[in-house]
Amino acid sequence: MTRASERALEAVREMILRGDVAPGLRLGEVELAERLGVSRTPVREALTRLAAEGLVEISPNRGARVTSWSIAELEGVFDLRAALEPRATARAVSRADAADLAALDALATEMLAVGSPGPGQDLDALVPLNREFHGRLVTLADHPALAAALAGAIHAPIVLRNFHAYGDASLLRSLSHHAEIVAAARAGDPEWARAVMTAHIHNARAVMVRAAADAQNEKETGS
Amino acid sequence: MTRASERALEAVREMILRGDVAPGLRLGEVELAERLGVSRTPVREALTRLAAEGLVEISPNRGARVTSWSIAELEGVFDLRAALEPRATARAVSRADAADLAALDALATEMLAVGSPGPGQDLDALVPLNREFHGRLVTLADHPALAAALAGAIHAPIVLRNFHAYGDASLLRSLSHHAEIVAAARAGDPEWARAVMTAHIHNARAVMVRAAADAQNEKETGS
DNA sequence: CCCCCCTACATTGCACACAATTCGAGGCCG
DNA sequence: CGGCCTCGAATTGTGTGCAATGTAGGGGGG
Repeated sequence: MTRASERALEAVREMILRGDVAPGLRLGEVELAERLGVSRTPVREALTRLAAEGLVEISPNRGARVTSWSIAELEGVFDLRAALEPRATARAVSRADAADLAALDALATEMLAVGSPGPGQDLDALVPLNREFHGRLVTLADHPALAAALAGAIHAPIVLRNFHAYGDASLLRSLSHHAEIVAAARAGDPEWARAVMTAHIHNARAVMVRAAADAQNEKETGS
Repeated sequence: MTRASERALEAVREMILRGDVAPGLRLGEVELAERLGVSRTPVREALTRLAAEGLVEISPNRGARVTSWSIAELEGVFDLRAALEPRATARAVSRADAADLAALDALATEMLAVGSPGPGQDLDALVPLNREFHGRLVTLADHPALAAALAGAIHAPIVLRNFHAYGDASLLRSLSHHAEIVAAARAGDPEWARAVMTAHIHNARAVMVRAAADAQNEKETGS
């Protein structure tokens, strides 16, 4: 049986990323422990690590809450991704071997298949594929500090779910970008890949900031 | 009494940053617990958080070790700082008010006082001042994602101690940079500050990479 | 003689029990 | 009737014991 703290970490992270628990909500230690069938100890460790990742915030003696993001902070995340991910992508492209290219190609192709509008479109299936694609690029860049910086900043929450926020046009752009990055990698052209990734992040930024603003307006109007 | 886990965190972090424990060395839970007068529980939490910061590495069932850095990884850290800190500095400069300027000025001035060659030079006193200076700039930038990225990547270990690695010339350059950044801030000129910070990081990079290479050569020769 | 396995020890991982702190509710006083 | 205080329940922080895992040393087999 795999480590209980690992399972707890994955389970809670998945809960947050899938949106099962809303931002700002309390995460009680006993509740999580019972739900996962472990004691509070591994749950506490998982929460500590998630706090370091930025997915939750812990106040002393007051427990853990899912992190919530202002629009300004969300824009900051994309600023940072725009600064770092193209750099990582360029490095990754110049280091990828045939097996890496095949794996990236498979991911991009599958994302196009399940993400294209029409019957069979499954926006939720895109989430893990997208994570895998970007994760592989970062790993391929072989730059631990950069990987740590991205991990420390992206905080995937709103960012990595919510493909539902994309309209058809921007979603297709996004999926095409992945394929184009693979093409650039095959061509061994880091600058091409860098440019596409830059566009990719800016496209995502436009979608996400718009979605966040809409959500906020809706909430203010509703109340 | 302040939280035991906080004390443990600070104590262990300080131990590592001050170089009291060499990189690669094991950090036994019981040993630390006895040394700090607490039980293993807060020590474990401290180690978990330090692992998230990157100061230690934890292998399952095999304990925690102080992270050690290859020269390539060290260069990666400075690449990242060169990409992010100038950006943060520019933002900070355009947001600083009179009180911030005074505080930065005081820090820069004091660093010049205690760091200048001659009697009274105290390289170790520079360490906390330097941390404070850079930390204030990052805070002033008011950009949580960027702050998280830097925190996640810098991992201060070798970087933040070791002012001893600087020669007189590069040390004076470094101290002057701080003062010049304050001047740029007073002038309300973000681009000026950005440029100086860029130079500042590159200067530090040259010193640190050189020092790391020397240390490695020395070790290889000696063995 | 070298390699593999097997046993004993040390250390970490987890669960549980207790102490300390926080937040809310009810009552008391002004 | 409103505000403050006190008491209580719930939750987090810490200590300790036990089980599981990794490691080192010695003995047996090839």
